[in-house]
Amino acid sequence: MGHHCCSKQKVKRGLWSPEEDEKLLRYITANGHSCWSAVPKNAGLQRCGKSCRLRWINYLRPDLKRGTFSEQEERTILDVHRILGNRWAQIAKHLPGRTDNEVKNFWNSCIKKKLIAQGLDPKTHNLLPASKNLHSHSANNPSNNHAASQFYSSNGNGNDTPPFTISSPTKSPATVAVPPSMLPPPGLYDGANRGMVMGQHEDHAHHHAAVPMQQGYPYDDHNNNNGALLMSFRDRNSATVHVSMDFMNGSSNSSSSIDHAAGMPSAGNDFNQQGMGMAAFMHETAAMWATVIEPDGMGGGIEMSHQQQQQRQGLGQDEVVGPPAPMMMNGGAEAGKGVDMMDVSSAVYGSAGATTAFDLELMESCGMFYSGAGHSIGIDQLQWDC
DNA sequence: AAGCAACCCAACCGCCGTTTC
DNA sequence: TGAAACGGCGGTTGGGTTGCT
Repeated sequence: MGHHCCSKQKVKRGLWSPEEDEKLLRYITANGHSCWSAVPKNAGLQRCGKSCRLRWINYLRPDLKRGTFSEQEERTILDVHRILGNRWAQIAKHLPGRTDNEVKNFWNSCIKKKLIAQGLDPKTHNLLPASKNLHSHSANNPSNNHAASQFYSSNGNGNDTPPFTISSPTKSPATVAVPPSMLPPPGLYDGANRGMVMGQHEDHAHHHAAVPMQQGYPYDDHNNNNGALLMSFRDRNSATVHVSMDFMNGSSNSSSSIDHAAGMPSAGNDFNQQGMGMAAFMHETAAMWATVIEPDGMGGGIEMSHQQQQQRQGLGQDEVVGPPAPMMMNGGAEAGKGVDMMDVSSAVYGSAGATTAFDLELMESCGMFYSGAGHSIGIDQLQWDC
């Protein structure tokens, strides 16, 4: 049974012949494709419009990049997939010249197998149960999750430290290490949905729906601190907190001398640079963010703090940053139930079962994904052999 | 050389959201 | 306002290719 648009006409199926390609290419080049359903008729093809569209998008489009995926592209796919899952169209948007179909095929034929070979679940990027025992870590890194440990970097002293932490000042055990690539941009809070609305593009039509915070959300503290969430950036090579934000109050602080006009992170590999880039972005958007937070929205929203704030609050560095806690990329486990990992995507973005919805383009523009700089957290630890 | 299995990837299928009438 | 048309997406299929026995 074909698509309804095909059922009304006799259409050819299967592989496209060079002649058909020629016809379609010539027609689209000359006339464009304002209406796909009219394309086959006008181009003299015995195909349905949908088939023509697919052929054009996946094969004939002149800006397509053919050939094998580069290592950088692989890393980008992995990074974005780790956050979005099988949203191939979204992933493909980060790979110029690649189609969603191509990315999907590449994932299924190559990357997926690599992850499995690494003992990682390709869906969640977590360790597969059978592999967990093989990946236990030292006392310096309490994570027994290899995927999670990807985000710990050695500071050269044998101490692995998370490049970024989020913690609740009222629930110190719920400290989470979050890699920069996992961070949401400072977004807007939707008080009604008790979730985070990502993205501040001028194109508001592309705002994705807020992801509701689920009950049990570890930072959704209804009783204390309005569920405030401390977020601290620190250099991987020192314990210095470089960046801090207080979105509730629309303020932010940074210990760096970053030129805010520059805004985005440089192409360097150092988290410091990335962090500073984010700091600049947050700096510029924090006020806007704060202005839309409802008094009781999401328990008050996210608060990002820094050392001075911690000290003012009587919190020590360790209480806020704390020892690196294990992290789970996706798994759906509720916090506080004896699970040793925490689902970052759900904790930061909302329900574990919900699709993580946020504006990837914005994230990219913020430098959230910096695989373009030739470096990507965690992926370096995988062995890429194909 | 033949048979088989595994793999790759182009294309299809079915669903969903949006637009048009 | 509802139905149809359309565009887009993710999942799946099946034919061609490659590698192994």
